Amino acid sequence: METIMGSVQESLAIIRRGAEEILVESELVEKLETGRPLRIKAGFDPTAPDLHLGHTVLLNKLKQFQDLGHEILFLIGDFTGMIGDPTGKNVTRKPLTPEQVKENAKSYQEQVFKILDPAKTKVVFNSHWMNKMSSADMIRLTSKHTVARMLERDDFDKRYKGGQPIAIHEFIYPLIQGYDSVELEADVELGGTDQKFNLLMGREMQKAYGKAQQSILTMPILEGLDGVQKMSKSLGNYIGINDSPKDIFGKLMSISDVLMWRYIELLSFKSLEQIQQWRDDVAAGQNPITIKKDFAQEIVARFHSDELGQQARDGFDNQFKKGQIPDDLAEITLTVGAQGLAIANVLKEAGLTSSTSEALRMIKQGAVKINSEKMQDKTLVIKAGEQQIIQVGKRKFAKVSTV
RNA sequence: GGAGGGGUUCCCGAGUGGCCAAAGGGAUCAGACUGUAAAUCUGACGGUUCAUCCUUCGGAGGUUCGAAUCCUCCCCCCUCCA
Repeated sequence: METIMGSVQESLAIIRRGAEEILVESELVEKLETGRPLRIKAGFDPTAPDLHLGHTVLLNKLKQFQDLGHEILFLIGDFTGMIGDPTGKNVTRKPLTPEQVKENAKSYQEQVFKILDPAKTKVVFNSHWMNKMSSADMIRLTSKHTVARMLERDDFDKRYKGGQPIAIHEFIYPLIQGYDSVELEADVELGGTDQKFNLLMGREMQKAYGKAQQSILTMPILEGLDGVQKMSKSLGNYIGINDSPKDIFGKLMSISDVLMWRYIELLSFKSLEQIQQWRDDVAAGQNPITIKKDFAQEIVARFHSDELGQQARDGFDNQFKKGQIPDDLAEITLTVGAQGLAIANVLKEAGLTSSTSEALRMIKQGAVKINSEKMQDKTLVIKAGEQQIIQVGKRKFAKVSTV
């Protein structure tokens, strides 16, 4: 059994960093003071197989609890995943098939141990107890809560008032999530701020079932690359922890200066003093891009290696500062036959544009370069036996050989 | 069950028989400017054999020389009443 490190106050300082809210903090202190390893629950809806930086905000907090000697209960909501939680959405989410859930859950496990220590993490599935629950027990569960209270939840409230549909089964989701805490006898549950209602449900359910109530800790929701909506795979505004070093670095460089501070606040492991120093530097007139690069390098290094972090940074400078062609470009061979192939079709076949229409637009707009030379002749035909580097826009490159 | 409103291109949203691949806004993409930032300006924004032809306005039929627009049936959503 791991021993609890440091004093309660030291623990609390670590726990508080970046946290949005702790309910009820005095209760958490009492639990910490017992000196026993606490049971820390965090639930994951297995909808997206790729973990992204948004998930890591919470995972990092779990890791901190873990390092403090507590036990992590990594709950994969495989049962609830088939129901579909509407949190944060204004429409009903489609239920996943059992196959999808299984596949996604497996992927979660593979990736989550990039951050968490597998030896100190207990992975649990709520289907274990939910599949055994009888219909009568389920109805008993639903009796613990009222429709009026359920409609207090922000997104239900909005949808109800906004005339949008709420399926009845959506009410079941928070109930089950709350019941999971009963089964797990969780001391603390972590979640995003958008989960607050569901987290509180855990407290209520534990009380209703005569168990000790969990404390809850909410972490802010990380905005996606657009800086507006939450980071999610389905919105395509995410940075995956399995993304290539180049992608992670590039995506982080493309975020706005305002968003950069948000990312640093929630993702950087740098000391609070260091982060304040950065803020002071920018206030004093320093170009934020330097800090952005430092930060991007830190993140790449975290999910790949220090070396790859440095490489990503150098590659970025070469490509965008010095205007060089990146050295890792895709090599594509196209069969064009004796007739050759019109440039628009070449661009499409090489995957540089999604259609020939788009290719023609890009050519017209001067976005296409062949061997670094701007090319605006849409009638150009690429013949067999040629090899050239074709570029569309600033970021898409391919070395295309024709046969 | 009854009454009413509604389903349009990624999103919002105009469009009530031809001038509609369909206004406007957002998002997005590209060009200029820059720091792959923001702001701004310009342009593009269904597919294609690209001055052509094809497919699209919840679905299926029908009327018409011609339909997103009219008719019939069906599906879905919302509101109010019960």
